[in-house]
Amino acid sequence: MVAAVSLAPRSGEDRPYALEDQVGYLLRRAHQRATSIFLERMAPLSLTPTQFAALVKIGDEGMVSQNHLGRMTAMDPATSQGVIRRLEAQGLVSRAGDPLDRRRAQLCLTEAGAAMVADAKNVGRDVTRATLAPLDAAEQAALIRLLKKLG
Amino acid sequence: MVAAVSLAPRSGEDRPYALEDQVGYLLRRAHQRATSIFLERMAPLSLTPTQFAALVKIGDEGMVSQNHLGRMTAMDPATSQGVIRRLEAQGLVSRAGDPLDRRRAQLCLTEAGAAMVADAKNVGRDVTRATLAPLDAAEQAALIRLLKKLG
DNA sequence: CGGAGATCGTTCGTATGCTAACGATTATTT
DNA sequence: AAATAATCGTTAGCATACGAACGATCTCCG
Repeated sequence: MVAAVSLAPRSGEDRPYALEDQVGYLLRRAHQRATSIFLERMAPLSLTPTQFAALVKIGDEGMVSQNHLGRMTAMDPATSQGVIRRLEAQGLVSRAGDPLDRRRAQLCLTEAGAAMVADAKNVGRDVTRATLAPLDAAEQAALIRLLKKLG
Repeated sequence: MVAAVSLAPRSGEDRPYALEDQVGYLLRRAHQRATSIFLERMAPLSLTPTQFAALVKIGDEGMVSQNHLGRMTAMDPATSQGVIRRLEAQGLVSRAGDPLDRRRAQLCLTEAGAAMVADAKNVGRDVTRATLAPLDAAEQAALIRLLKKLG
């Protein structure tokens, strides 16, 4: 009955744990790399990934409330607040109170903001290309699919 | 000669740009989700992903300098400093000056730190399982492989 | 109508994550 | 040996990211 010991996992056990093989760790590193590439290529426009995401979505919607924008770009209200405040300070986004709901702030692009997004999207395509460069076409498609399925 | 217009991409063009399909955006969301699951399950131990990574690596090495640890866990020196300082404040890590190189700080686990890591690794396995839950076994393996290949 | 509950945006506190600069020390090169 | 380089850890500043709490407003339900 010696074999049973190594077959049944025990609770306080210390099996080998490889940090480098854990999804969380790999996602953290992949995200760091993607962010680094983004900031490098977007440097001429001085846009961060979240600022870019917000600009694109505001451009798509034309007119959005702050929290709604946050939901569409995966930012909680506290984070949205800071991002929008900085975009506003740069004159890329303007806000107006919603007369129908005095809690809401309606956001839209300024002219400078609209011009910026057009350029930024082209840089964005380049960023995606550079980020995915280590993978071949099939692998790129597979990664995108798996990340989407991950939720 | 009408077709040429839609075949050759122009420079200032505004082709449709789907934020939700970009790797960077998907990686940001996947990382957010992984972090959320980690913090939720690791709550009893009050460990963040980076603190956990540092503890695991210090445990593996026995004795490491701060910058070297940072390189092994994908943290720059400024980030390492904060992480280690907090682990030290919690009594999980101790530091001693290296007599052979007076710039270096030698880090190692305290008894409490070693006990914590053993427990945390088991929670870590659970976190990985929960994070990968939306994918079947083949997809899980594929994702890990692609993330590693991404660099 | 009127109160309970939800939603909006804000603020505070904490934790990554990075750049840039810094003094201190060690390594290299001349 | 002396000057130069590189490395170590620290600090300050900025930008996500989240929980928690808050006043203001709106919605819904009795």
